[in-house]
Amino acid sequence: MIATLQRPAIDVVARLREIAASGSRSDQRLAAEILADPDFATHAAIDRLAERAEVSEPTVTRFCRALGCSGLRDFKVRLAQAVATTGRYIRPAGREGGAPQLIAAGAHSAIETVCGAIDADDLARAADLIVAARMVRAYGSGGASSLAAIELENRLFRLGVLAASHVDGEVQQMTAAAAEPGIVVVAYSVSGEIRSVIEAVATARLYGAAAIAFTAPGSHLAAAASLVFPFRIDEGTDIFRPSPARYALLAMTDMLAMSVAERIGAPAVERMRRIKHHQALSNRDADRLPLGD
Amino acid sequence: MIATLQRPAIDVVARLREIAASGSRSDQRLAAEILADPDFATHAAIDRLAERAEVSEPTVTRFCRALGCSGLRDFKVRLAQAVATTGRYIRPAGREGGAPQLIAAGAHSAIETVCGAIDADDLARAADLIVAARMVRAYGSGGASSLAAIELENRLFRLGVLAASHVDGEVQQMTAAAAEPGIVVVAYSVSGEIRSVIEAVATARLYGAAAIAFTAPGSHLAAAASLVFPFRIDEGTDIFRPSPARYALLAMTDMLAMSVAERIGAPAVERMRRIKHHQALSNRDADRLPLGD
DNA sequence: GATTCCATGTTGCTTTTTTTCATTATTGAG
DNA sequence: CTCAATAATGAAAAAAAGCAACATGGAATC
Repeated sequence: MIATLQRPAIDVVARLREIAASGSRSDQRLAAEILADPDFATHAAIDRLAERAEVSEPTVTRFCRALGCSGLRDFKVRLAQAVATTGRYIRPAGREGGAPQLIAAGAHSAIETVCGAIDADDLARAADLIVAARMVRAYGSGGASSLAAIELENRLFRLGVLAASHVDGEVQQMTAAAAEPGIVVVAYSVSGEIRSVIEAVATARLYGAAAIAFTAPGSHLAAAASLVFPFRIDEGTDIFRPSPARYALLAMTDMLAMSVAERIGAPAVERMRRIKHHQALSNRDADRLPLGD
Repeated sequence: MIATLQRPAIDVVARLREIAASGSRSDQRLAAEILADPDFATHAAIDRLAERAEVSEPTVTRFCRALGCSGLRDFKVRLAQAVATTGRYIRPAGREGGAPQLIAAGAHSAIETVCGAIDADDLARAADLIVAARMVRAYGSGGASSLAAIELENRLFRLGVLAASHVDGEVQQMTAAAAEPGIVVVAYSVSGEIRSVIEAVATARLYGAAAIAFTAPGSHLAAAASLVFPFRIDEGTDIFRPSPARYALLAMTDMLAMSVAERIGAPAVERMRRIKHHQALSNRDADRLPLGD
């Protein structure tokens, strides 16, 4: 059956609405039930659906055909896709309906932006610095940046790189003052204008440390660092909308950590295996789980 | 009819890639075939699929189970939804895709998965609980989960909700022992099997607190909580690939925080304006920047 | 070399879906 | 009003799809 390949674009939801308004008795009931609970419709077997709409099973099949689908299976897939793209709620369910879409869209574009624009050479250079470093200190303050700093520490220690994160401004300054050649500091800041981080980076460089920064181009932090990954994420004006910058910071941290891991190679694998092994002691199907929950 | 079958968010695409890289012989072939032509996979019957991948039919069923689906039907629906939303990110099937592509693809599908599958009613319920709470305590340990817990605290205090995060297992236990009605605990765990978090949740509930959990369906943590947002983002064995679970946790936290913000409304806006105002004192173009760097 | 375990296939059963055919509304011309 | 003609619907059986139980063979382990 080659017909599988021919999948004409059908807006099932539109057809459903049409039929709900002007179809035969059974078809109307079916359409209404499906629109009322599309999630159920995509999962339930034909007898459940028929029962719920108080029609017979063949009626359901005929109904699907009338919608332009090849049968119930095809209909379910189309409905699932419609629900997935249109949003879970086919019926408008208030302001909240769009929240997941908003968040997803912001996150997607932030991630695409940084993944697409990151400079591979700079990334390689940063990874080389970190692999060669005696120790890495990650600085970040303010929420998103501190999260990224903590994350970098988590990622690096698993690879056997000595790493610490400092989200406390005073501690940032103190550790920077104790820096020396061989230390690499990694600074995160969305604005690039967090005083403690800028000063910590400047101080650390003064004492011979290398400084990598993920921050806004042209900012003071960018000027203070020796290797900059510039990025700018549009925040938008909706104050309730969460900032997608966190996703960008996380993605960049992932890329850096992955580059470092590739350079370290086998020893890193062994170290992570060990971590996983200990995790497995207390959890049976640890294989399926990430390092570190 | 409350029999809304709990449909945990499962990142099928990430898992498919995982298996395509490091699964058993048959599973690899299946995953490869599906990734190569997901449209076919969503429509073909089990025998076609088995034939194409040169495996037996039960192998296909087992494969779907291994992916976290209840069976082939469930898998098809999930795949269809993934294709409908993240379609263009599915392609980088080969290992040759660079690190940025891998990371972006994993993040995209993780985010889509949780944004698409989260139960809006449960989300509303959780937000109501938090708005009404005297205090919120966020628990998470192990890296990804602790990040999410910290993030929730950051987000909630900006809205004027009293919130604290505890990533230290002992502190989790102690704060839980001091719980009482009016306290809402929010627990994060990818595995759902972190002892300190499970026990903290159980203890807190014992003393009358409500417990919301973002965790794996069927886990002990899920059993202990009063309101569960089930999700499964599988990690597999590709040790260098960063876990996309963090993106999923972050996205769910975003959704929860956004729902809370919408409920609080004007007072939250005023509070955030104040925070921004103070931020602006030290930073000229704060308008373009997110709250909290 | 024996044993255990794991992945996979074979067979047959259950569930789900569709077809076939009979029955019941519905409509409109006489 | 009545009687086809047609459309809509349902019951039952057939077909298809999916799945469980068990069997087998080969790799890992002792």
